[in-house]
Amino acid sequence: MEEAKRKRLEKTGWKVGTVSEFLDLSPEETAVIEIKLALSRHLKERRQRGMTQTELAEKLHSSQPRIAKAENGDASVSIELLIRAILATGATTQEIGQVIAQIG
Amino acid sequence: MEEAKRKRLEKTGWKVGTVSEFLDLSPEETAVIEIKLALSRHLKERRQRGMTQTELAEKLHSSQPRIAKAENGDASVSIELLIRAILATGATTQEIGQVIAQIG
DNA sequence: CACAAATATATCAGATAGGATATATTTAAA
DNA sequence: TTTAAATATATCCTATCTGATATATTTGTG
Repeated sequence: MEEAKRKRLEKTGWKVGTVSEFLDLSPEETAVIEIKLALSRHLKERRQRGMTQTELAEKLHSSQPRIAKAENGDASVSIELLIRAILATGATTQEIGQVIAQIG
Repeated sequence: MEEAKRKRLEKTGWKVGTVSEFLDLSPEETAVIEIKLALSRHLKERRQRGMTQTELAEKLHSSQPRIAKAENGDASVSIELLIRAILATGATTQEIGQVIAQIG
């Protein structure tokens, strides 16, 4: 794993610690992180095409800081919030499924 | 919506109340519920082919009652736990994406 | 540069999801 | 039908996720 990727994960709160600790993550744990990051990226892409973080937050009855965290792959954001946010940008369930299916 | 489906949702803790209240759910809220139920069904199918709820709970470092709730679409179970459980049965990320993409 | 809009970071209290445990119910096999 | 295994339900207490708020930083435009 590249140093840059590790730093990115650490910064967003993922408990990866060192590279060797990271390698100890089970495939399942890794997959969950990958799903979150893929949804996070997709959210940012979609949202940027049509609205500000504040506007999306209002649609979602959430807050701008939480959208920022969602888009930056912060570990405190649940998969459910990511999905609700993506849906609020107008995406379909099918599209979300594809985002997850295309990982790896 | 069929009566049977509403009763099923109510029993599992979804705040659907009456049919008209249910119809007030936004498409996004409905989509999230559909995703959870689809994952829930998929988990049960996969798990039943290879292990008991107790065995899966141990793999996941969870508990048998929580697996039961996950398989029965209980509202207290997060999408993340459903996904971790499905992965623990040996499913791939691709398969999970397909389950979601095939909804509706 | 200056200013405004957008985004990011920090903190917090309340809400929700978590595992653990005890126990009830269902299922299946003898 | 008896018995054991599997699954479901109920409670409890803790950990995690949440929106809200305040504020810092970045981005873009004049």
